[in-house]
Amino acid sequence: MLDLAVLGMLHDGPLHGYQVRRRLHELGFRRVSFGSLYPAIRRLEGRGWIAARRGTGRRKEYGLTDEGRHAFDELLDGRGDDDERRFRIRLAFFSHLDPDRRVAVLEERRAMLTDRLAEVRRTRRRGTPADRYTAALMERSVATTESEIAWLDGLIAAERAGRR
Amino acid sequence: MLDLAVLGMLHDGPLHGYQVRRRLHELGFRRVSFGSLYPAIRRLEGRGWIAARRGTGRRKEYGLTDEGRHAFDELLDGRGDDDERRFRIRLAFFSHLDPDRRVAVLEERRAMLTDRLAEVRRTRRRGTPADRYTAALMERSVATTESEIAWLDGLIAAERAGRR
DNA sequence: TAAAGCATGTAAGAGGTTACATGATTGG
DNA sequence: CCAATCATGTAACCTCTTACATGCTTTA
Repeated sequence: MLDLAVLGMLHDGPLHGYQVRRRLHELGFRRVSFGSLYPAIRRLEGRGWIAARRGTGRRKEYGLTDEGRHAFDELLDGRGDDDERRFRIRLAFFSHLDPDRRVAVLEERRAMLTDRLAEVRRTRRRGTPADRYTAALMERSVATTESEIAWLDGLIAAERAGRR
Repeated sequence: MLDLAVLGMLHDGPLHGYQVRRRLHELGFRRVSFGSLYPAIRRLEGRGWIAARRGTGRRKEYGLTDEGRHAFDELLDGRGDDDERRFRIRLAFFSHLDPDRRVAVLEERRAMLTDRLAEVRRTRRRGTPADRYTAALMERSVATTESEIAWLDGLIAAERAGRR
């Protein structure tokens, strides 16, 4: 969902649509197209979470309303969001989240990944013979998951160290 | 898209829907739900790519039609599919693809990743100050991309070695 | 002056998500 | 016998994709 991403982008000051997209791209969310961005902006505006005023030229600058700020906090804090995309968006705006919740979110994610690892290993032991390519796929899946866990451990440690 | 995944699963013999989902899960496509799978099956059936016959009990066994086999080949071969999900699905059925095309697909993917890397690095040099978390995100993005490139190099080498 | 990038938008359609609904079979 | 898992499906909703449409501004 773009909602959190757009709200987050506007959190530190108004931007126009094109700028929002550029920043998202720079942050690594490359697949955000205008065909999804502008309708998303319209949506958020409809809910009263953002408000437009005229910018220079044909630009429209959007800023967060108080309701939008509230919605942002809720979305950022929301529990049990699994998928990678969502997690990355949340992490991008982590500085706006309460430090205790940061650790909790990271640990939730970590737990999810260890569960996944355990499941993949169980599946492998049960032994689908698997051709060369599916084997490569599964090995890579294990490797990337392990690597993400290690990365999370680093972030969690930094978080704990920073909090002292 | 589930289409390729489902066709691929049926390529080596008929299965019923529930089995298709289980195998996809085992392969690491965990997010395939019945709410997307069954409509996908219906879709493929509507196009005449798969056909059902009664299996034991309430099961319906689906098999590829000749048209389905043809569609599968086309989808598997299809060029310029970028995203990770699609690529992983294709790789899962790589053994059904012509060896020359396999190398080509891997190299396309590799080129895409090196482009992405170059772009991320250009962006970083242009220097958005970036807070701690966005920095972590971008570093991780670079690291995973590099790691995928290395992995692809391994696959490409194996492919070339195998072809001799 | 032509191309590239800036800037905003709409429309159609595909596809996915979640929740709901049902019922059989198997194992502890 | 009860819970879990097998098994298939529908409906409402939401969101994204792709393609189209327009026109300004900067730069080579």
